[in-house]
Amino acid sequence: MNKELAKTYDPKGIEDKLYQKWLEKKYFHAEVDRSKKPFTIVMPPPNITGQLHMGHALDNTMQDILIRFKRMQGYNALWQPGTDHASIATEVKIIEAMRKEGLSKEDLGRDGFLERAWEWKKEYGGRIISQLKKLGSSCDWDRERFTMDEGCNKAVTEVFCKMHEKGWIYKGSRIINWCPVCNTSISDAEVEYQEQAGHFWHIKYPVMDDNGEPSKTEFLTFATTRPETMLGDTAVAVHPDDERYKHLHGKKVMLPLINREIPIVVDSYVDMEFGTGVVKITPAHDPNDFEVGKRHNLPEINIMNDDATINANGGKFEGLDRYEARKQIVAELDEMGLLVKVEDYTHNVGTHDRCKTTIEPMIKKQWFVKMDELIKPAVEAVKTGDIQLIPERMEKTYYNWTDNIRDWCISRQLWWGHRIPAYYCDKCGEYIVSAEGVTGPCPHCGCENFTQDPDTLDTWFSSALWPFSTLGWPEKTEDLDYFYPTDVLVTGYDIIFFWVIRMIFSGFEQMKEKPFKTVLFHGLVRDSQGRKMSKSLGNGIDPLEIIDQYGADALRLTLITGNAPGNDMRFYYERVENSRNFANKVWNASRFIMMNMAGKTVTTPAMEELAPVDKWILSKLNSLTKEVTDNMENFELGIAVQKVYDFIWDEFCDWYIEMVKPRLYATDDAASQNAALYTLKTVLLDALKLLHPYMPFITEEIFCTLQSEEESIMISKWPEFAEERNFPKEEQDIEIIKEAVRGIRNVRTEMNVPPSKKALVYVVSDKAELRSTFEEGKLFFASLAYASEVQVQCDKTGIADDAVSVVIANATIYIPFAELVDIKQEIERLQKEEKRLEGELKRVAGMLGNEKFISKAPAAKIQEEKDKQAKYMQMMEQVKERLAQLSNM
RNA sequence: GGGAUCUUAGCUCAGCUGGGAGAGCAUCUGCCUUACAAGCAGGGGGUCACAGGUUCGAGCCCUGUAGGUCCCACCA
Repeated sequence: MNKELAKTYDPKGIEDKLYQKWLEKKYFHAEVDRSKKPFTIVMPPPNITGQLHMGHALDNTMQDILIRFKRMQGYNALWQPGTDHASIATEVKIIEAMRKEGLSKEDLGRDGFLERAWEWKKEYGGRIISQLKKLGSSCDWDRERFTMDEGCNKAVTEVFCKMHEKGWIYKGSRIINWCPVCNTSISDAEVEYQEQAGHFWHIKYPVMDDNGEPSKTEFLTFATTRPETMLGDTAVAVHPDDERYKHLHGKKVMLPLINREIPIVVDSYVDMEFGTGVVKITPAHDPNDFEVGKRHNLPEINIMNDDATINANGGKFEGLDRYEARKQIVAELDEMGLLVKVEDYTHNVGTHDRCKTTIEPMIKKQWFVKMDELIKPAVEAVKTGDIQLIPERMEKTYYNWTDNIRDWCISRQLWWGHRIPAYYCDKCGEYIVSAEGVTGPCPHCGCENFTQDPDTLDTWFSSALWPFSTLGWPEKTEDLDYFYPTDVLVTGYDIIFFWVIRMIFSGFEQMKEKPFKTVLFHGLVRDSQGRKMSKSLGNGIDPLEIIDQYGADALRLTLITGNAPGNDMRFYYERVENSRNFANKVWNASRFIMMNMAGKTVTTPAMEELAPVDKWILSKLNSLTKEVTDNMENFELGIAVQKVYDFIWDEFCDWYIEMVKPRLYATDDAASQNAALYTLKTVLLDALKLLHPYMPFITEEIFCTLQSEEESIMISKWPEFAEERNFPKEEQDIEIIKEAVRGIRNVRTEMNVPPSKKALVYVVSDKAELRSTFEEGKLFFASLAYASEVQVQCDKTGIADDAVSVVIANATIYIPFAELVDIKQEIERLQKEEKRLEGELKRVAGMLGNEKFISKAPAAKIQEEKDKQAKYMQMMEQVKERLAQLSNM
């Protein structure tokens, strides 16, 4: 047929060609079809700024495997793709690009900036999509969505308005995390704590004496890591039970530099053990102080501008950067004799996860989502198992977050994103939240002019709605009714808080139903040294380069094997090479089959025409099918493909093909050859199907070359366990032969023994007994028996200059002399075997002699152990007998 | 401070409810045998971190110890 097939598999060209075919045939597309059960996955939308990295590759490979598997199983499989506007990440990138042109956001103005952002989206939004295609992702591209497209916008506005009406979205003046570089507030989840070396400044404030003057002798000493915030101090606090300061309750201290009298308050928040037991209170710039301030009705003095320079409230320090101000303030306090000492101190500093800038807690008016009620069904769903997290331990991480939930700050001072649908009356400042904008006069003052809130929403606000907004919500669509809730969410454990939880509570709140049944977590892909791949380290491996060099199939196989759900994995080129080698193995196996099928018509043979080896491999494949299906249904993707790999390489290629060769090459029995070819073809095709979700391209290429009845493997039927292909007897028989062949290969004999001299060769294994005599230059097998029932006769034996050949069950096995080893080793081996059998017999006796085991274990298990015992005892006898024989030689 | 997780062959890791220690790579030996040298046939290499406990039986369950990784909270 196709004799000119290359000796090595080259994925170049093939992959693109096949992907194009799949697209044209619309195999990826899913429509509502009530006659089929749906299976849905929504893709975690990659950022439009993004390049495909190994994380995406892993994430999407897993999804593609699941979706292809289910599609073949007959489900109506929908993989819903799309991209995320990624407000802050994108905005930062655009600003960066603009800076190179000497432009700032303000230069362009809001509209101009947004125009530019959309251009950006147009240019880069498609990039990652085309990269995903390279990977073989079988998403329904006709349904591609974007978190800022019309439908998603509608969903966002709808949710905002509904929740606002319910009182679960509110505007509040609260302390938030401010990033002075990105110029926006960020949520708690976006704060990343970093250990930093800093200082601990011990400072003292003079206590006000009875005359209302700062005392020259009495001071209150405390320590701080951020001395510049003293400008905003509105109190100092001590613990109510602290004997050291009881006499000062109700008194005041003088705030130096600012010359403001501030009270000494008592609050149990203060830890008496820590430092001096005195804390300066800066409600406007510290979350804890903020709480203290609320309890004591302290003023909140904001001392910073948005860019973290000191504002007018900082007096003469106005205009200085926070760190410059810190330096000057410390210096001045030192001059005034108020600096007690400076210590080195390492502490955790909150930074912005995007830009790593130290965040500044500030009081701002922001929009929040009230979480306490919202989170309840989300917790319940995981507790009851309505939503399953894989691996299970992720539940603890999940609860850790839900148990300590705080209100979610959703407003961002950015332009790229969903603008908050709140409109402020230009006259009275009251606001109206409305989906359609405002019409008519202000209900408070009658004014007609409104200005929309300039802020946009946290990017996760829209992604939280992704599982249903992509299916048409808030419209009541057929899609929603049919595909929702989705089946599996595949994602990294690193965004469990950002995204997974928020999708869950949003699903329950808006849809009254979970967004997905199962969450399958994967870990990070690290470099070969276990480091995170990052741009700054330059250790990132580009998946596209790997695909280019080794093929998408090889990359996919590499990513999915050898690691458990939720665990990080390391990326090794050696493993990709191995995957590529496997692809080549599959390629050559099919090349072998095609070469032998060339010019022949293969027909389905009658059952009795099938040789035992044929039945053996068919039966093996049959049980493989069941196991693999089970594994995949339990999301054990790596385990499943490992089994397919082992089957194809070890069983099919290394044993079956070798055993079948003599029939094809050395006989002219047409029926037997037909049976062999039929089996080769059948087994390969089914194995390819099992492999297809993992390695879609090579399997499709071979599938289409090997047969012409079906047009694509990806829409072919997933193999199922078939009783008529179950041949336990042949399975057992061939396992015996395999064992025997292995035994022959290990035949021990003295190489120096002249051919005329008699030498017994004897092999004992768990499954077979093999006796042979080396007599007059001929290797003769007396019998090859298993237990007492199965008799397998060797057909022929022969001896050449350098090897012995044996034909067993139509398979010729060559045993080079070089592989024959000497008798001493055989004795050693037998002694080892004897020891092992002793151990086994002891173990089995232990089990069978145990009352608990006998009473509790299933009958089959007990029988199995009894059989083993009998077998071991028999083997033991043989070993002993053989040892006796050998020692006489 | 709280929690999770890991410690298995030289390296990187699998090992599903406790019942005969595995893979890839590396290494050694012999083979270009007519599908495949990106291959074939074999070999070596592990008191499954340590110490106890439960059990007839523990890599797996319990307790403790040591070391590593990660997450959360955060004391000014």
